[in-house]
Amino acid sequence: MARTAGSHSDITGPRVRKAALALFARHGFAAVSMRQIAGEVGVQAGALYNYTPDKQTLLFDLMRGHMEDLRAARANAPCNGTPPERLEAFTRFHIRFHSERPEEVFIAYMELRNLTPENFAVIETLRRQYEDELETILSDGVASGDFAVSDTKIATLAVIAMLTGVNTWFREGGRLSLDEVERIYWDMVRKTVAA
Amino acid sequence: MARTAGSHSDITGPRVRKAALALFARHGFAAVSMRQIAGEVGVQAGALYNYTPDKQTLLFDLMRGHMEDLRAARANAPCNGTPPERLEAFTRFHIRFHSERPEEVFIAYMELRNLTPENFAVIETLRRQYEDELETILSDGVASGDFAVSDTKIATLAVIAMLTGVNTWFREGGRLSLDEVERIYWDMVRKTVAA
DNA sequence: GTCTATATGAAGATAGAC
DNA sequence: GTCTATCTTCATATAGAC
Repeated sequence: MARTAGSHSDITGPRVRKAALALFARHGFAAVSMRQIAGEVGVQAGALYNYTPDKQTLLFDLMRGHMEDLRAARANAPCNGTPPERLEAFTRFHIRFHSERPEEVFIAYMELRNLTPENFAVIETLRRQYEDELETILSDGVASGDFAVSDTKIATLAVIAMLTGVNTWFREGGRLSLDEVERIYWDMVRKTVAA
Repeated sequence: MARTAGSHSDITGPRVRKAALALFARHGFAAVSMRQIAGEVGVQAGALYNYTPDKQTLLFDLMRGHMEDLRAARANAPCNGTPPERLEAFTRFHIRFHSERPEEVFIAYMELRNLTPENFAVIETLRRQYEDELETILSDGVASGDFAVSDTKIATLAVIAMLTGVNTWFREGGRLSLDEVERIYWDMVRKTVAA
């Protein structure tokens, strides 16, 4: 049955964020209007401002939430094995986490330039922290003699670029299962940094 | 000395495209107005329509020009050696060509969703043709026993993602020269597909 | 919390003078 | 070819009624 006015705040907020996520991912932040988001949610544009102070904050909250989810997920899956074991865990984690959130990942990469400088700095710090986790693995592996890379920073960026590229083509229910994709990429990553 | 009205069509056209290229790369197609482009060129907004029928065509022409430059450059640098030789040539070509055109590359990746469906289809075809060149090299190398990859299509996308990632950090005059970058990436690509 | 209505500004594109 | 001026539409954001 219909609810009275004033009783929807707990569900409208998440719906606003979900609609914004989908629309930003499909059309781009700058190309999406608050009216479009409102239309998707089923309210008038003015009502959105009960849930976000402005459009910029809506974008920033989506991106920050994604980056914090990433860090939280990594923290919940620690791996203390050898460098090759840690690299395999990182590779599989990256592919799985990112393939499960294509819209968030797309926005996190494409909309950086639409953040204010202050908001950009926050996201950039979180992104850098994640990269540093991989670079540490590679450095440790070079020190232990398991890996051979001429430049750990570049190898870090190269591996992340390769892995994130999965999102440009992977679709659930397609030719390959996620398990197969993980195995194929782990095979390539392993060889890329092999001693 | 000042030229009379009517004598600038040969230089204003390229300047419009150059200004649009820089602004689209920096702020994104949807976030840039025709007035901004006109301001950069030093004319009024209405004058732009002597050089493009509309904003969409301006974007499309920039992207198509870039993709056709890519194909032309590849056609001018044929390599008929062994698969490893051809892969090294492709790797070095890709890094060099893309690093020389950071704005065009950025737009070609970021603004695909702002193309009309018809224009998108044209760009996508050109992009696919370039990818197919790499896939052919990898397939030939697998057939000859030089390479070992479990899936040539995925290996193609993985290598291109890795190589295009160079543009996210490489800056001329930085820590590494382009020659060093080419060498480091060729080393990683070589190992990625090694038998 | 959501609505209608609106303030204020800027967008893409065109018309006609020069 | 470029200008000024404008048409028409749409944008973000706010105010106040319910």
